[in-house]
Amino acid sequence: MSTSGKSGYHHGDLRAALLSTAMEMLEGGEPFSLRAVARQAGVSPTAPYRHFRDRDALESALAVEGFRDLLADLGGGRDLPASLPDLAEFAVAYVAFALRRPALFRVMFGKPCDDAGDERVKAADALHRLLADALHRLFPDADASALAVAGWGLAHGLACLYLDGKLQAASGEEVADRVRDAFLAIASVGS
Amino acid sequence: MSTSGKSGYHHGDLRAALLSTAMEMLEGGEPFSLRAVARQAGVSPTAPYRHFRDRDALESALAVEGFRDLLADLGGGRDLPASLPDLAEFAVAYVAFALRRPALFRVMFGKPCDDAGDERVKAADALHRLLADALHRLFPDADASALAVAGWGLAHGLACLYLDGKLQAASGEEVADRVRDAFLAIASVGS
DNA sequence: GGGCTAAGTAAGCAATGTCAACATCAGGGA
DNA sequence: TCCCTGATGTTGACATTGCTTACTTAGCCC
Repeated sequence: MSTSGKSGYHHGDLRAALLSTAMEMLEGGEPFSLRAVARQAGVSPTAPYRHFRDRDALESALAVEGFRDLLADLGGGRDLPASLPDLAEFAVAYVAFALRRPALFRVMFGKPCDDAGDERVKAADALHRLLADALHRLFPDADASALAVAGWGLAHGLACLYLDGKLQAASGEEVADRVRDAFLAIASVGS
Repeated sequence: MSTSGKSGYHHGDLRAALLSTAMEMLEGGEPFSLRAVARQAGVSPTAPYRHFRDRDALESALAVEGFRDLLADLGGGRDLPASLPDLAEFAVAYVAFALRRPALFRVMFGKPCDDAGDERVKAADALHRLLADALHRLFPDADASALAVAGWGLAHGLACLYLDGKLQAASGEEVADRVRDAFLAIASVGS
């Protein structure tokens, strides 16, 4: 009863509890604050500071979870993409993630993220690597790095534009279609 | 002395003054707040509320200025792109804008922007149209809309990734090179 | 049992967005 | 000329937030 008990003065595993309630609030659309998270967790307003240096540290931890989930979404269920349409599905999944968990996506990106040894950077690098591998396997003679950057950029840009309402679509289906179209359109420009 | 006088109780043209000092602070890297802007403009903390419904309205006005400038950057100096490399320069200019005025770029994007009749949306549409026109002229038989979405998405995604430090480069030159490479790489995938 | 220390609390500060009530001024109709 | 009205600014206040400093509690090891 040392790590999971939650009675009395000591909470048991406040850090995990804070992370999960913060994530819930984020997904629930509530504009979360450190204090609100603490309140929700039934703990004093300053308790989180024992586990996170500041608000940014909490967000960073959430972002890391987010990157793990996104990576799982992209790499987990499916095989490595073996064709251009497969790659398009990559982009579709990326955008779908952003639209399904908008607040998390904003926490993952949308911040300077200047910490040199930031875990977020490592997580993002993992994403980059996954993509570059897939692309290198698909187009061995092309510049895999440039392609990976392009693919990531395209998926990310579409995700942001749809998320911010700069591009609009009626349904998730339509978004997926448009993303597919865009991906295939640009990839067939070289005639 | 009705619109530019700034002595006494009435300011003359507070709205414009607020916008310009807010823009200066934004470009100066200061994390601006409504109160700080008012302070800088030498006016009481709540004076801005006579001209902007809330903080978001001020940001929205700044964003509109930003879109105008970005559009000028993209369309103003240069001819409509007549080749693929020209298009790549479009993307380069887009990313350069984002890196040159990061805070403004974040204000322009990076927010839900759910207001239906929002001027920001119209400004963004103008951008979309410019791009679609250019692409339609370049590739008359392709799906111009899908291409425009793809091009915008690619440029925007790269801008965001560089801005957030998810992609890194030593200099502006290097960023430009990478953007060009990415653009040309993805456009030549169809072998 | 007696400390040592990690984990949590209490109290407080400066800042922010926002609201309600009040002050000031400019311009038009009497 | 005078006063009234509406736009523009100001004062004062409230709730909330991030964060710091100092204090308290309780589990663990000897």
